[in-house]
Amino acid sequence: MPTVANTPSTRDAILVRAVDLASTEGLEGLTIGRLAGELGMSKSGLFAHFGSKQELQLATVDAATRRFVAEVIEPAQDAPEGAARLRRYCEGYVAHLERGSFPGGCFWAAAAAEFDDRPGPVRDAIRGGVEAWLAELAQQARVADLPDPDQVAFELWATGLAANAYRRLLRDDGAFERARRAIADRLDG
Amino acid sequence: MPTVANTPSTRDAILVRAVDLASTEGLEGLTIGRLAGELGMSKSGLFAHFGSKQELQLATVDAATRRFVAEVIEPAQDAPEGAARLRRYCEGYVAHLERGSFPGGCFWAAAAAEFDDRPGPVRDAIRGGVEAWLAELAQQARVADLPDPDQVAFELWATGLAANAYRRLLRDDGAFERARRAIADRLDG
DNA sequence: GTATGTATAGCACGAACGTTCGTACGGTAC
DNA sequence: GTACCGTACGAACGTTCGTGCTATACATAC
Repeated sequence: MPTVANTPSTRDAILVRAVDLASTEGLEGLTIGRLAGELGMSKSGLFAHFGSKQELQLATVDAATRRFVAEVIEPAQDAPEGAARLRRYCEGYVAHLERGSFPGGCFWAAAAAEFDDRPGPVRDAIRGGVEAWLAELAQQARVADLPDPDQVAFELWATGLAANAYRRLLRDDGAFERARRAIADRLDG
Repeated sequence: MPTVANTPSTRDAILVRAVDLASTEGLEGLTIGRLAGELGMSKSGLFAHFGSKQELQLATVDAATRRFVAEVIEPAQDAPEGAARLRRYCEGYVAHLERGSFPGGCFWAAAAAEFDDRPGPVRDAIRGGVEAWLAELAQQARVADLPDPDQVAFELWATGLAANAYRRLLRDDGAFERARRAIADRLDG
């Protein structure tokens, strides 16, 4: 066996659909039967790829992480560390909301609200992803010599949560402009 | 018929428990069987009070509104309109998170994330509650002569969402102090 | 050509879901 | 006294859930 690459095909296709579904319906509303139906396969066939619902949820969180990294984190890596990269992170985050990279808006906001009171591996995975994002924001704020980098990360994430909520619940597209202004005020003012 | 008061008893007791449950498990995770079990009554007996799950959810949102008004809105009414009342709203909101008025944290943050992509009367009710809160924040900002009152409301709500998420998902009690600082920066700075 | 292994499907299960039904008790109206 | 209404119960409905077990299709290896 070459062992070079992992399975290229079905499992990845399942996870693409699973992330989309979970971002709108939630990780619990993501049911195996529905996922299988939308992909034109049987429940048991899909189930065999993961072995349990929890494993499917964990794989979905993992796939969402990879998508978020590809859409928000990586494009900012060519900016120099510090203020410039922090700005790129913020703009990349708002832009990924605006273009609908996840059909249900911010995957992390939805997953966090759903699992914040349900202890277990899924919650731990979500928490890990959010903490990594916050740590990265704080790290760039630190390099940029901003006072209290953790407070900066808190307020930037707050802005993201509100932008997502305005867009999803209130259907207010002005949310993105409001978010950009709040970010600019925080980083420039 | 006296028509003075409405039913005093069972229905209200159901809704107290329903709001608590929904704030942790979500409005969908709030199941009739579980609610009945926790209250020591039968599913059908409880069901008869509402007629459908959706009516139970709507009544729960309504009860949560009343609790929020009693815990956050009303205590601020003796402050003069404008900057003073706005500050009281913010402090009241953070304090109600801190003291755990809803066992699952901010009811609206949880409900908004859960229903923001599910059209229907429940979503409309949640949206109405959030919009009323935002409108009240903006109104006090307007009386206080703050520039762009809607932007102020956006940023204050953002702070509340982040405080709730830090506390619930990250289990970080420092969230409240961070929120107070963000609010002070926004209203004083 | 046969064996092995992986991916998928078929089928059935126990549990939980929202909902409906028939019934029974306690008041209030007439 | 009799009819009615609100409230509550237990049982069952059909559906969907996650999860097993077994079988089939189809590669690749020997």
